[in-house]
Amino acid sequence: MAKSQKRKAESRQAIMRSAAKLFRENGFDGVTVAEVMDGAGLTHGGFPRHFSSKDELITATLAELFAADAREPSLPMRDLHEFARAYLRSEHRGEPGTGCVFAALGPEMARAPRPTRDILTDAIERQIQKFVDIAPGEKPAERRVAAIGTWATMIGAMVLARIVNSDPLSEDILASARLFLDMEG
Amino acid sequence: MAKSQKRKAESRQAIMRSAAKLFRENGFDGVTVAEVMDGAGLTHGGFPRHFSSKDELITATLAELFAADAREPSLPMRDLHEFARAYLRSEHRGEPGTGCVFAALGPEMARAPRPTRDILTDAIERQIQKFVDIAPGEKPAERRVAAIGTWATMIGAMVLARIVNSDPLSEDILASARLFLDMEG
DNA sequence: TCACATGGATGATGGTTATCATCTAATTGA
DNA sequence: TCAATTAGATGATAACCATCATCCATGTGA
Repeated sequence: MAKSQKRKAESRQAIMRSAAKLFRENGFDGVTVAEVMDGAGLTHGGFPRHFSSKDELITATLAELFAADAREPSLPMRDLHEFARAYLRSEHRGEPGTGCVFAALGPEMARAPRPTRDILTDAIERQIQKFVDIAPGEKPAERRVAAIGTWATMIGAMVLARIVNSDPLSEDILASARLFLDMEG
Repeated sequence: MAKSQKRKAESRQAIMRSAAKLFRENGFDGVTVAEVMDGAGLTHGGFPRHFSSKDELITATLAELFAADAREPSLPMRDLHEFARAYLRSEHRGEPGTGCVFAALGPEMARAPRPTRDILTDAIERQIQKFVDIAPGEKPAERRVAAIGTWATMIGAMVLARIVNSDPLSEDILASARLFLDMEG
């Protein structure tokens, strides 16, 4: 019962990996269960063996994404402004499937059912804490304001930069957000 | 042919009004054409007389929202920081159906088809210009950075505040964003 | 080796929804 | 007043999709 359990766990991971990418690219409603399974190299029928519903897949996928990022952050966590500069690069804009969950799915997550929102609430508080740790400023309150404000700026700028159909304007939005944050020092 | 045309135009407006509210509350995919029509006091079958498809309804509704806001802004446009404070109030957080389109639908709009994105691109550039006009700073470049950076902060903070399931944390996010922007002066 | 358990495949099914066809009643132009 | 037009209602229809039932093939435990 070792080999088959390992196989199942691997499939589960593959499904969540596929889901994480597709949901960020196309939204929760823009992706079918069959597409997620296909992306994991499986067919749709195996789905119920791993998740009882699409909602449960969403919740599990988000939880796994946050856990993975806690294990090893995808962007440098040494200095808040350094992080922001890395976040606000145009490569990130062009790759929602591997980028920030909040910029890719924010409003949709705000409408998610209770269990999902619980996980998100926890993840957001944790992320704020991590940003507080690397934020500039003396007093803790100051650092928290910087952490939240800077994070909000990053997310909002990425959202706007992705909506826009014009490359120069999109670049301008990202560059302006970087400058805006640098002014704070 | 006067009375009936007027009636039709009123119906069209009612449909877009209903759509504007429902889409912001539930997302484009979270609302059916029948629900929009019901919200306008009509039945689903009359829909094709006004719009050839749901996508066209989305595009027209967004265009109308931006036009209405250009006619009379829903928040004071005298000073950028005053605007931000008004935007970042918790009433706004609790009423997505009448609030900022970008905070309610941002990532979904980033995935919209070409015609919709064209309208959005134009609307975003115009909005930036309006913010530039009321932004602090001497040089135009400076003002543009402040306009874009401040707007991004507003949107990102509203998105985060709406995801979170905890009222104190949600309030903290909005309050921190207000303080963050005030620091810029 | 063999009966059993199970992950995954194939193939329904029931519900939802955008769109269209048809009908009805009111308005319009003569 | 009357025929024509049309907004809006009722009622299909066809596509899509989440979920489930069933089958198969592999791995497991004895």
